[in-house]
Amino acid sequence: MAARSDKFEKEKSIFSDHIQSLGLRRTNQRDLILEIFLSTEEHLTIDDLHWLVHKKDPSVGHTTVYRTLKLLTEAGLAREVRFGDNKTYYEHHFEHEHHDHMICTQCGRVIEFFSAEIEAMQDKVAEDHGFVPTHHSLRLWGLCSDCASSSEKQPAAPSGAQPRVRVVQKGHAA
Amino acid sequence: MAARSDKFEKEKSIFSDHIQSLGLRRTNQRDLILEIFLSTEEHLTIDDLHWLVHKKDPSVGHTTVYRTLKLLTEAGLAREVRFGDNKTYYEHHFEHEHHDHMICTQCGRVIEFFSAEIEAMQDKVAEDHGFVPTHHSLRLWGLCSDCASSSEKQPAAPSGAQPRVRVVQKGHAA
DNA sequence: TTGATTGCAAAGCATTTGCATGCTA
DNA sequence: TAGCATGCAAATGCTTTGCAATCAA
Repeated sequence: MAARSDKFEKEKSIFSDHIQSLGLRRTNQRDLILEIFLSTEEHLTIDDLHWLVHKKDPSVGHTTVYRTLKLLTEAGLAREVRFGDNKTYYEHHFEHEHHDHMICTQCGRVIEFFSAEIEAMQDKVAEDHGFVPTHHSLRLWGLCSDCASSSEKQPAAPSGAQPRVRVVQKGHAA
Repeated sequence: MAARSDKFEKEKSIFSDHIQSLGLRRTNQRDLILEIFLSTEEHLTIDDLHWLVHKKDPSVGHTTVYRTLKLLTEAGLAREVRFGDNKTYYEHHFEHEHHDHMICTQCGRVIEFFSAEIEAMQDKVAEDHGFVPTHHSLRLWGLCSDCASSSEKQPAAPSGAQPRVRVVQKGHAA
């Protein structure tokens, strides 16, 4: 717990520094949003986060959550990701290893993964084209192990579960 | 030229078949949109395509272009891709090898590439997680060779050129 | 003739912006 | 006190939908 608190404090001070270096101001709303963002481990949408913040302080508006998440992203504490359902998700970025995502199109589960080999290959391919990469995004869609094994038994998708991410299959877009 | 025409005919008949198999109907609008889509080689947005179609027949509406592109995608002739500027692009899909994209964040150039090694590693990583992939998306952002070499000489980006894709840097999202 | 197709206008969504009021520093 | 921050409402931008008129089969 101590380690976790330490990290929280570190992230909070990074946010403070970022705010101050831009000549901006600390506010209760920003502190609350950061606090709640840090206390989750999910991939959250603006709506998810607004809902959580709203429970603690109903006066906080949607707009402030949008604006604060932008600040957190700038400060390097959050990262925006998209899984193909036209929603922007936010995940922790500070001291999180870079990773990519597998998205289950049946149950919506998101699996983070990292492959040094793939990263190295990407750099090589880029270099072959004289391309200087700054960042990238790799996403795999398909069935997670649970959904893959259950669909072996019952080909028709169970209609009960509400997937977190419902990817409407349109080409390979996202 | 003959080869190209052959391919056109093949694609047109695939579209016809798709239309008919769904009990739908061929129309002048659909034929025109397909014709124009096939005669381009760019990554086109709906607006680009609507513009081109509109020049030939000003009566064709935006909505029909949207609906027809969906049909083309279903039929396997088009593929939707996103490069990070919140626009949906369409590219040819029929008899085009699967490929991924590098996007120059300065001039907007999009470079298609394919790496069998990366594909194989993706499958391996997925398998390691018991994940059964159906499709994927890999995008690299950065500077193309031209922009990389010119920015060596002049660090400040030349303000003249209008990039096709202006990626607003927000985390690694798209 | 039947029912799919079209284009317009309106509706949806997620996100951003204008602006008067409220608050940090 | 100055001017950044907030929250609401309104505006955006892209995409979809409702619907009456039109057209393919």
